[in-house]
Amino acid sequence: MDLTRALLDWYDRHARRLPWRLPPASRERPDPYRVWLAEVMLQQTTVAAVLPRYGRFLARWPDVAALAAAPEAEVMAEWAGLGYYARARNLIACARAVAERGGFPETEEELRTLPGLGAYTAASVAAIAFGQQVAVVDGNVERVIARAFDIATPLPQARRTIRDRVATLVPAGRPGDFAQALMDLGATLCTPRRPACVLCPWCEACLARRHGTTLQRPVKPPRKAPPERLGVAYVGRRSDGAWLLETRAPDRMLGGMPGFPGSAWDRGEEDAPPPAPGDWQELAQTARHSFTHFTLTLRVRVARLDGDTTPLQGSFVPALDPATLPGAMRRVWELAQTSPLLADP
DNA sequence: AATACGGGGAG
DNA sequence: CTCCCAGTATT
Repeated sequence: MDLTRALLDWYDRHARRLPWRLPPASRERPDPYRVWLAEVMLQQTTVAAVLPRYGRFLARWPDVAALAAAPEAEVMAEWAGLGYYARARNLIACARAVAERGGFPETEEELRTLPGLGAYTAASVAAIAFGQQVAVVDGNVERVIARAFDIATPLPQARRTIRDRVATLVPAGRPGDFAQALMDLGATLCTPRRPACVLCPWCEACLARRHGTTLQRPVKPPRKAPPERLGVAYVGRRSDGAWLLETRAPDRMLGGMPGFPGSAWDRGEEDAPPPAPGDWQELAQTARHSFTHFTLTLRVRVARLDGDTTPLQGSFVPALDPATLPGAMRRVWELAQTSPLLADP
C-alpha cells in the first residue's frame, strides 16, 4: 500500500477532533475564515494553547466582516498572552483586505500576498479551505518526512527536499485531509522525543526506523544561549486609581500591546527617566521574563501620583485587567501588587 | 541565510 | 531546566 493511502486510512480512524476542523472525508468545505483564523493562531503555538482562545475569538468576531470592523485595541487585547503580536496586527490588516475584495482568494499564490500569510499558512488555507493540491509543510511535517526518508541534510537547508517529497505524496482528491493527517501524525505519534513507531501507519516504510536514526531526524543547527538584558519599568497609579500605561509602538517588541513606560530594553536601554513627576520607589525584587532570544530582568519603580499629574509618556487608564497585558508586563504588574503605594484607593 | 519576534506545554 | 510548537517578515 502506498504512503498516501496508508496515511489517509489512518487519519480516517484517528484524526483529532478540533473545533476548526471538519471530520475526515467530509464532503463539506470548511469556512475559509475559520480555517485562516486557526492557522494564524497555530503559528508557532501549540494546539493546547490555542484551544481555549479560538472559540472566544470566533464568538467575538464570527466572520471576516466583523473582524475587519473591529477596533484594533480590542483585537490586541483579545490576543494578549498568545505571543507574536505581529500576528494580531497582520490579522486585522488581512481581514480588512479580504473584506475589501469580497472574500478570500482561493489559490496558494494569491493567498501568499495577504499580510501574515507565509508559505505555510497560504498552502494550508489553499489545501484545507479550498481543496487545492498543494504541499503543506510545518514543523510536524518536517519531522515526519525527514524521518520517513531519513534525510540527513540539516534544516533549514533540507526544506526544499522535504517540500518536494510532500508534493509527490499529496492526493488530488483529499489535499486538506492529507495535510492535516501529516500534521496529526507528527503531533500524536511521530513526536520529537518518544515516537510511537509501532502505532505508525508508515512504520514499515520509514527509512529512519530502518536505519536506527529516528531520534536524530530532522537534523537541526545548534542554537546559542540567549543573552541577558536589563531594563526598568515604571508602574504609576493616580490617587483616583487610574494606571499609567502606554501603547507600545508597532515596530517594537510587544508592539501594539499595552505596557508600563520605562527604558527601551528591547533596544538595549537599561535605564530611563520617570514617565511622570513623582516620588518613585524602586522595589527590592526584580521582574524576570524569558523571551526567545534574550532573558529580561526589569527593575520596577512604583509611585502614587497626584490627581493633576501630566504624564510625559503614556496616559492614564481608569482600570487595568492584567489579562490584557503581555507576559512580561503581567510579571511587572504582579510584582507591583506587593507595594502598598499602589493599593486601591 | 540569519535574525527578530512570545509564550506555554511537555518531559 | 530544555526543547519545541499548524511560522512570518525583515535584513
